[in-house]
Amino acid sequence: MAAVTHGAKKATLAEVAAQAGVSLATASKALNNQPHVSDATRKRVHEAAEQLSYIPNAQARSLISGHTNSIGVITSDLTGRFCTPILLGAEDELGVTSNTVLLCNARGDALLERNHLSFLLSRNVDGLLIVGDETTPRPHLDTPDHVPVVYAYAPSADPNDCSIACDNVEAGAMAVNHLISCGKRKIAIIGGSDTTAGAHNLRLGSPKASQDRLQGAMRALHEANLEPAGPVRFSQWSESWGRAATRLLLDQNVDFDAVVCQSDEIARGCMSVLHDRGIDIPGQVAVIGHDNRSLLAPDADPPLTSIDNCTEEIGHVAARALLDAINGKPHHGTEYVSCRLVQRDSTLPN
Amino acid sequence: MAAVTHGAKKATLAEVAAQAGVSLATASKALNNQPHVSDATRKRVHEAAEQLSYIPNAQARSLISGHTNSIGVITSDLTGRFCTPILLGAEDELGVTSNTVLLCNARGDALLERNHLSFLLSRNVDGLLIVGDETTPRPHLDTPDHVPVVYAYAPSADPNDCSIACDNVEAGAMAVNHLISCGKRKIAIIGGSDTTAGAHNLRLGSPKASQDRLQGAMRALHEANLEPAGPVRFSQWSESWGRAATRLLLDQNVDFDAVVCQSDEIARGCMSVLHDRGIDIPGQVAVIGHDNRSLLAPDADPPLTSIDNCTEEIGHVAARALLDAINGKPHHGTEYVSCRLVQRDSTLPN
DNA sequence: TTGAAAGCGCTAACAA
DNA sequence: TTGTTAGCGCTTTCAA
Repeated sequence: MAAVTHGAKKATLAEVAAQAGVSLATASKALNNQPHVSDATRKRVHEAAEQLSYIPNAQARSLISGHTNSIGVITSDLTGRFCTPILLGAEDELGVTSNTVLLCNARGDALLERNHLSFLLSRNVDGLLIVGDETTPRPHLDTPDHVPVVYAYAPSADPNDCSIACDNVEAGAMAVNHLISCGKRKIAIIGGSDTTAGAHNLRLGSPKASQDRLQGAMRALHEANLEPAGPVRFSQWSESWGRAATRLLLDQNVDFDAVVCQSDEIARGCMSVLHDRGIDIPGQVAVIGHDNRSLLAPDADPPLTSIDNCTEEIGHVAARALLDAINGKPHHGTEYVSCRLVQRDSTLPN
Repeated sequence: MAAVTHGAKKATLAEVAAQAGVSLATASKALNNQPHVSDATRKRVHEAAEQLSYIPNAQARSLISGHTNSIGVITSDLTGRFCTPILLGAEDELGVTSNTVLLCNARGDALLERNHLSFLLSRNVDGLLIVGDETTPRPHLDTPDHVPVVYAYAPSADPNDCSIACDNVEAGAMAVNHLISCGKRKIAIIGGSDTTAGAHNLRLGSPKASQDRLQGAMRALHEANLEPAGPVRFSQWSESWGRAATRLLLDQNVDFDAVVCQSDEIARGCMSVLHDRGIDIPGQVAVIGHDNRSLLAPDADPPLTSIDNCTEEIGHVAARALLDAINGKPHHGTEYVSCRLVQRDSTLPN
């Protein structure tokens, strides 16, 4: 509250004690609001601390307590696309218990990852959050038993680990069900990446996500006794693929009144081609995307309905799971966080 | 290298020393590769450490050394748009000296910012990186003299502080000069936000950026004895504003053969309207954007030329400046990092 | 209610 | 070359 003028160097507890005319032990108790200190003394110590802009030394404290009130985050997400919201959610959750976050970027390099790990362990983090950038399970990370680990977004391949992931199968089903509820029956699907090799880079994204979303979409279609309109094609997550795939549908005279695009990029490409051909959205063809990317969906023309994977919520849940584990109640297995439909004008009911 | 099986709990140096049959001091020297230790002993100690999966305790070390090899980052960037690349660049730079990054999100709240500050100070960070989310100068942060601070992206209002920012004036000039070099002479400008009140939120962005980019653009135009085609209007950084502004230009019969859009969002909106009206890009009208956002520029139709503000480079430079300050060579004042033209098909020369 | 002393894990003088 | 000792800043018995 008070406008603290920061002095030249840090004051120690010993200096505060001296200034207040008490012993080290008493000063410690007074500042930590422990009992068995007279009100007068407590007041004097607090004043002395204020005067000297005393800041307790966290290193010394955790040397004694054995914990650091901090967690380590290792991410392989260069773009920050998943990492940022997850971190935001995690910080939200951890903030309550005064936790800090130590960030390390492994850039997808396993060796670098191990280096970062040692680094964080030497700093005695109370827990570890491993944030991946795709939904394909990643290898288990070998860590000491006494530090809990939670995997976020990219789950661990080891079912005994605790992982928090998004539910792309549900997302796929949700997209289709929404279109059906809008009165559409002839639903085309434009897939994302389908590279089965490991050669998927950032722009291509994860084939697992496209398969999961497809699976959910097919399930929902079948439950409604429907089949997708036209063939489902995969290539990339990009706008240009969205344009190309839409042209294919149109030029091959596929009869469709809605399109599920497996990403917002694809959806934008799709919309621009429909626009070119004078097809009304959503009247003639409704379009729905995935990921609800703020740069692409809300301000499209018309605004694009999209399925939000709730990455921030993943951060919340993961942080809560980590806190639980730190407090002796570890979770096991993969927990899926539900996605959310964000309806906009590209899928208005007929 | 070796496949370490992490044991139940952490081994201490004392245990390593015992296992190797040497004293604490010798074990310390051996592991820290200090001289005055026989090769045989050194070997034995290293083996013992390996066996026990010994991980040195950073707290204990920094209690002695006085520094932590870690820097604190306070950001107000919720989206991670600037924060992520800056962090990436900074980590690149710091990695060499084995630095960690402690991340705190202040969400633009001054009180929260002070809390985070105390937190980081109690952790004895060696330096502080303050990452803002707009180019408008931010208030100086009152910190102890002994911990160096560098402001990134949003510079400090105090000229004595060290700030690393992007050069939006240069960016504006660069856009115009590029269009001129493409043979365009009738250049329209669509501005971003111009809210003079403090009411600019995330989507609106900073009016300072739009003014700076305008200033640079006007300078470049004047140097070529040109005036902007039509009026320069400001409203938002959004696609819909790009569409609206372009329609205005067209409907008011402004004669233009190029458009500088102060953001890629605006540029995309502009392009879609030009497209609708059957105007060829770049043949009839060239379009250039700002920010080079990977989601918007490279895969547009045609791919959008844009000015990249090089945020990752800002992170590099900021980290270097911080390292310098930590090593006793503080920088002062605001250093501007140059932006970069990324040419794509939306501005091919005639 | 207060204070003296031990010790968290480690490094760095200094002594042997 | 090796070991002993003091102490980094703090908390925590335990005794006064």
